[in-house]
Amino acid sequence: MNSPESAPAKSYHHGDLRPALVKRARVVVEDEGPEKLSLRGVAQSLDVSRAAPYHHFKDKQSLLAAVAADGFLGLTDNMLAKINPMDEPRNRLDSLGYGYVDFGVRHPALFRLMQGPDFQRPGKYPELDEARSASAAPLIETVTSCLPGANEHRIMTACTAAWSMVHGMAALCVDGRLQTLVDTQDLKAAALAITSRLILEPKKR
Amino acid sequence: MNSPESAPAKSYHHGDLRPALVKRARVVVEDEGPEKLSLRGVAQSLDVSRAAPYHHFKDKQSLLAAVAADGFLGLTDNMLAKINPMDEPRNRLDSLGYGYVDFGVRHPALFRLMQGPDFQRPGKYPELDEARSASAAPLIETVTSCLPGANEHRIMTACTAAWSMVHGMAALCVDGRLQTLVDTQDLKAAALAITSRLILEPKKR
DNA sequence: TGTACATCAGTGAACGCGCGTTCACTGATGTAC
DNA sequence: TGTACATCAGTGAACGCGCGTTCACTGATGTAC
Repeated sequence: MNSPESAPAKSYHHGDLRPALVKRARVVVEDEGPEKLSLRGVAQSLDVSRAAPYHHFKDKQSLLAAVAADGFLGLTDNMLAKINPMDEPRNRLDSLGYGYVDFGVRHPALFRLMQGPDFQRPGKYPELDEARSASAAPLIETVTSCLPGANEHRIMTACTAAWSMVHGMAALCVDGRLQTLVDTQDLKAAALAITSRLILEPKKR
Repeated sequence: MNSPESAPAKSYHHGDLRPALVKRARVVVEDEGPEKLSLRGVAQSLDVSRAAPYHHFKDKQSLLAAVAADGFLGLTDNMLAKINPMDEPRNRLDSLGYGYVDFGVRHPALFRLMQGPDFQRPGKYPELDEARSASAAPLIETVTSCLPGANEHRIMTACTAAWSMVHGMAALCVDGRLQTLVDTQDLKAAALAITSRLILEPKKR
C-alpha cells in the first residue's frame, strides 16, 4: 500500500508489543471490566495475530497480572501525590487515605482487578508482588511517624486498622454504595470525615 | 428401572426445583467461585435438563442474584447472632463488626459474589435489594443507640465510618492479606483490635 | 564493509471446548363443573 | 366421583458463539568474524 496518507509502512515486527499489550489491556479493563478482556481482542486491536501475545505473556492471567501491577504503581503515585511533606504525620496519614480512595473512584474496574483473588498471594507474579508491597510502604512509614517509639506490633495493628478503614471506604465507594452517604462532590472532605474517626491507639475502656 | 436399591421413582416433575437450584448454585459458588458457575452444570448436577432452570430464572445472572440475596440473609443472621442485647451499644457495635468479618472469612467466595459490581445498584433484583437493606438495619440501629440525640447526618456519617472499617477488614481478610497482621486464631479479638480504633465522633483538632 | 547464522518476534490456521439460550414438544397436575 | 381442559414444569435437540492455546512456519534483526 502506497496510499499517500499511509502511516509508516507496517513492519513485520511490532517492536514494542509487550508494553503495548499492557496498555491496551488496561484500557479494556477500565472500560469494560476485567471479565470482558480477551487476549484475542487485545491482539486484534493492536493489529497483531492472536498468537503474538504468547511471545510476551505465558497466558491471559499473566497479562492481567501485569495490568494489576501497573495499577499498584498508579495507586502508590496517587497516594504520594496527595501528601504534603510539611504536614504533621497524622495529616499525612489522612492524605494517604484520600489518595487511596481517590484512585479507586477514578479507576473502579482496575481497582477491582487489583483486589482480585488471583493476585493476592505473593509468589506467582514477582512484578506484581513488588508493586503491591511498594504501595504499602508509605502507610507503614507514616503510621510509624505517628507513633514514635511504638513497637512493631503496635505499629502493625494500627496500620491494619487504617488500611481496613480506607480500603473499605474505597471498596464501598467504587461499588457506588456510599453515594448517599458520602459527598462525592468533595471526595477529599468526605474521606477526611471518615478517616478522622480513626484513632491509632484505642483508649482504655 | 426397578433395581432394588433405586431411589423413589424419578418423577417427571422435580417438584422443588427453584430452591434446589439456589442451594446447589451456592455450593458451586462457595466451592469453586462465582466465575465457575454454569447453568448447565447446576442443572446437570440436579439431574434436570439444561433448559429446566429457565422456568425459574430469567437467566444466569438472576440465579446468581438469588444466591447473593441468600448470602445477605446469612450475613444478617451472623451479625445478629454475635450481639448480646444486654451489652452497651458500643459493645454491640463491635460485635456486629465481628459478625460481619466472621461471615466473610467463613464464606469468602460468596462474600465476593455479594460485593460484585452487578449486584450493587438497586432496582434489578427486588429480592436481593431487600436482603441487602435488611443487612444494613442492625448497623444503623446500633449506631443510633450509640449517639443519642444525634441528627441523621451525624448518624449516617458515623455509620459510613463504621461500615467502611468493618467492610475493609472483611475484604482484606477474605483475600488473605491480613494474615500476618491479624491473629486468625482468635478472629473475635483481632476484629476488636481494629474496631476499637473507631470513634463515632471525631475530636476537634 | 560484507556475509553467515542464531535468535527473536511475528503469522495463520486449526483444535477443542463449554457455554447461554431458544424452540417446539410433552408429561403431570390441579381445578371447575 | 368422574371428566375436560388449562396450565405448569419438565425434555431434548440444536444454534451460534467466542475463547484460550498450540503448532509449524517465516520474516526481521543483530552480531561475530
